[in-house]
Amino acid sequence: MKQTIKKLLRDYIADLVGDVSFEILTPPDPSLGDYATNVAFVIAKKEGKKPAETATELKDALESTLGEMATMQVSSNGFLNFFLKPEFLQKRLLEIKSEAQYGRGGEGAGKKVIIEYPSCNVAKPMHIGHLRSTIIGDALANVYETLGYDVIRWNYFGDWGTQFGKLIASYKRWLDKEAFENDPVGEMLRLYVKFHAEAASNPELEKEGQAEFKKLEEGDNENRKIWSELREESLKDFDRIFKRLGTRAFDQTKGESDYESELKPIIAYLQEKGFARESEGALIIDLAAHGLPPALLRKSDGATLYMTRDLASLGDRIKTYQPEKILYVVANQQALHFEQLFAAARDLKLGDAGLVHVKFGMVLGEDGKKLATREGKVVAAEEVIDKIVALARKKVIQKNPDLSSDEADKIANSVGLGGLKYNDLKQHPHSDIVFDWDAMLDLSGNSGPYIQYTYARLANILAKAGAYSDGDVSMLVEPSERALMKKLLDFPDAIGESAKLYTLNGLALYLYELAHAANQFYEQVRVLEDDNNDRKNARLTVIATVASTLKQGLKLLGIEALERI
RNA sequence: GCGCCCGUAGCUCAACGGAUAGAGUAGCAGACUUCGAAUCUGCUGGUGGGGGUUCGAUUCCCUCCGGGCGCACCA
Repeated sequence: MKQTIKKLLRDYIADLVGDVSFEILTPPDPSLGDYATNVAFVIAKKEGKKPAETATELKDALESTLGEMATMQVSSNGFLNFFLKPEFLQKRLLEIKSEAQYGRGGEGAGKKVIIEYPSCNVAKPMHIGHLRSTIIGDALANVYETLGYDVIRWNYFGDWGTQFGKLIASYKRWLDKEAFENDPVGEMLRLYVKFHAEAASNPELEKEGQAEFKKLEEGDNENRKIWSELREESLKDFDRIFKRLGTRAFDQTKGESDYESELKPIIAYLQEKGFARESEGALIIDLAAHGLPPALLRKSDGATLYMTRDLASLGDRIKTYQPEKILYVVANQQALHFEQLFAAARDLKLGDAGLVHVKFGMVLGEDGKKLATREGKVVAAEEVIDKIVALARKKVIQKNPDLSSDEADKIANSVGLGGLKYNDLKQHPHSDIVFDWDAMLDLSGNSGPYIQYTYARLANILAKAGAYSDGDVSMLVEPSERALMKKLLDFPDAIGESAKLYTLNGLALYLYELAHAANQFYEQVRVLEDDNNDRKNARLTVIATVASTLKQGLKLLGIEALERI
């Protein structure tokens, strides 16, 4: 809604005064129950007039374009307020209702977006950082999809590099077969930790690891077999966790090793074309022109690196899909790597896909320090899921003692994951977050379960109401219902902003505010026992619209909306 | 030393350069014989310091202070 008015204003003003820089403001009017938009502009300054004066001129000029949509008023400090007309409100509300139910589309039609997340590493458990990446990536993919983009959810995992030599070395030395069969991922972690503990006092181990990786690269049968066994077990485990999280399936799954065979030709090509050169025994792409340190393609011992494989993968993605954008949902920590990758891609003219590092802050321990794998301090993704679902189950049973065990499980899962995902998505991703069980497990207030609960309440009214026909919402005059309708109109904007900024916190906040407005309405207005049938139908229409908007919005965040929680 | 991210209420976080800086939580005080109290209502409380640009700065620029991350053979 805001966007519609903004666009009309932009076009109109550009037409009126030419290409002038101006600002349009859009906070809602707090004092009135109708939708309002405010305008202030540089025109006033440019022409040496007072804002109130130019705002009045603008108001008169806009009458013919916007008059049927809204009435306008100029406030004393020069802000132009729009009050939607009831007929327009009715029309727009029904549009939102159908959009919420059937999804949107259009702006992304025919465009492809590749979204990479969560970049797990084989042989290491999925940790809380991967959880953030998965939750953000999945939601972002949903948002782009709803805007009509052809989204490719890309699972790209680390399954190559020296660390696999180290792992193979410890596998050969210390593997506990029985433990591996029972809990392969746990045993891999034990081997990983043990290797680093032992290597601290025994430098020979490092060399052994490097040698084992070299054998792996050269195709040694035994190492190849161990490697693929570890890889397979890890991938199975990742899939199991993705299923538990209820995120959508990936469209493409590739490991770094998939690009191994392409690396030599690529390196040869880059050297031949003069993009890469030798330096201190290593092969680099010089990025000094971009003000960046060089990107390393090959170590002095001949082994390739993360950068080499990412470059190969990027080439593959662009060649295969010709995407409009490629989003990498990866932690802040790797900002420099992506700056280098993107700079190199520009130099190599790999294509004009918009490359975006969708970065998010680290998850810090309660001491404010990084959670590090080597010290075993990492919080496993699954531990978080277990804990929050268990907590949700306690709460569910407490609220609904008559539920069957299966129903309680189902609801606990939905509410627990809802709490977990929402808690992450409601925050602006850039800042580091301190890992805090209490905050993560809080299921009331501005939380996922709050919105789920609101949905269930509204669904309950609709179920009790039975069949009804869409009413005329322009007859509704209670402040709480006006506010609720006004809020509904912002749903498309919230989705659009989310895609534009690559953040979900605006959408999450919007849903909370919509749910809050719905709860206020719920507490103040009785719907079902109304003698006035027209009014009852109108209210049911609003409720149905809010319910489907909440459901659709939660779905975008990867959260399930149940009729009963 | 250089680069990136961050600093807002006791705590966790919001605010395309806009109106009186908003929420949650914690604390206090209220509302269930009525569509689900996982709810609603009220009170208390804030932009790290200093400059600059602007009609207007939490937002942009400079500087200082504080925290995190990264900076050539890890990913």
